[in-house]
Amino acid sequence: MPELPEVETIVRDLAPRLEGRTLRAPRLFKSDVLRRVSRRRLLETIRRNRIEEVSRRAKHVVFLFKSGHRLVIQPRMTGSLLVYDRRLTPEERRYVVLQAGLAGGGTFAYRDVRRLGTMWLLDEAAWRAYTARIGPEPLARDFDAAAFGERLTGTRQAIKKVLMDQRRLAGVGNIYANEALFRAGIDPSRPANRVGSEAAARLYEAVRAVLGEAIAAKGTTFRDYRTGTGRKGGFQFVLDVYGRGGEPCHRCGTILQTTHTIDGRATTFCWRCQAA
DNA sequence: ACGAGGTCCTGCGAGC
DNA sequence: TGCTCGCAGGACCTCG
Repeated sequence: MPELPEVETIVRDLAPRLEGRTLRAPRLFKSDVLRRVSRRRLLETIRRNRIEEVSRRAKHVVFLFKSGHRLVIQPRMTGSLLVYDRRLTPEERRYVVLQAGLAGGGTFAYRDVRRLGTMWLLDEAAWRAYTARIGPEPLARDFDAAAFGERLTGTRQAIKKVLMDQRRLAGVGNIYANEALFRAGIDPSRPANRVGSEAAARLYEAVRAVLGEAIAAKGTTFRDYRTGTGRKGGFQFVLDVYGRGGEPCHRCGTILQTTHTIDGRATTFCWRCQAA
């Protein structure tokens, strides 16, 4: 499930392979992923339109075209964006949503088994409105612990839900929210406004550290996630809590618990290390 | 402003 | 073996 580190990995693979190049004969196989754009306008806009830049915003991949339009793809659960230097195999062609040849050789494909992913085509003004609705990037240099505390502790919602709220903070999803809360030793269900400034500072550091380490490991592959070149990530091997319910805590040996009481999502934690 | 719950989508594993 | 059912979950929506 691509969160910030996975999308960052995808973008780092895609950017050198796509920037300065042109999509040839793009084909859209499923149109239910489109948001506020018709299939026809999408294809007409991106065809023979040079890709100037591939970047990441939160969990979204952003393709900036020479025309000034941006194609924004949110892979959500099962989406993958890939560049191949060969033809796709029949197995790889399954679940392809958008595919295009590259001028000069190669193929770009967006695959998405469940198609919970979305695609937007935005002009400059629409992009500004789009990005303004999303919270700050947690790894940005100018995003400090004070800004983090200010944005995240002003509500009595559970701190885990707040961490994952894209309007408050960009890019953190279920995996890294669980991991960061474990590292910071904070009960995921604790109301955000009852997380003290010391704990909030620990959480800020934990979020940045876990995201940075996950990027270095090229993301977490549980099932579907692949890098931009089709490889699996490596962070699944070092997770402390996510997916480890019923197993012993890496720090104290207590059996980790999983609940679904926070926003209906799987939350795994150590009641001893993350005591209220 | 907040919480709860529905919706989208398909594969997979459990249970009968 | 073959069926149904519930779950996975991020973002968005409505309702109370």
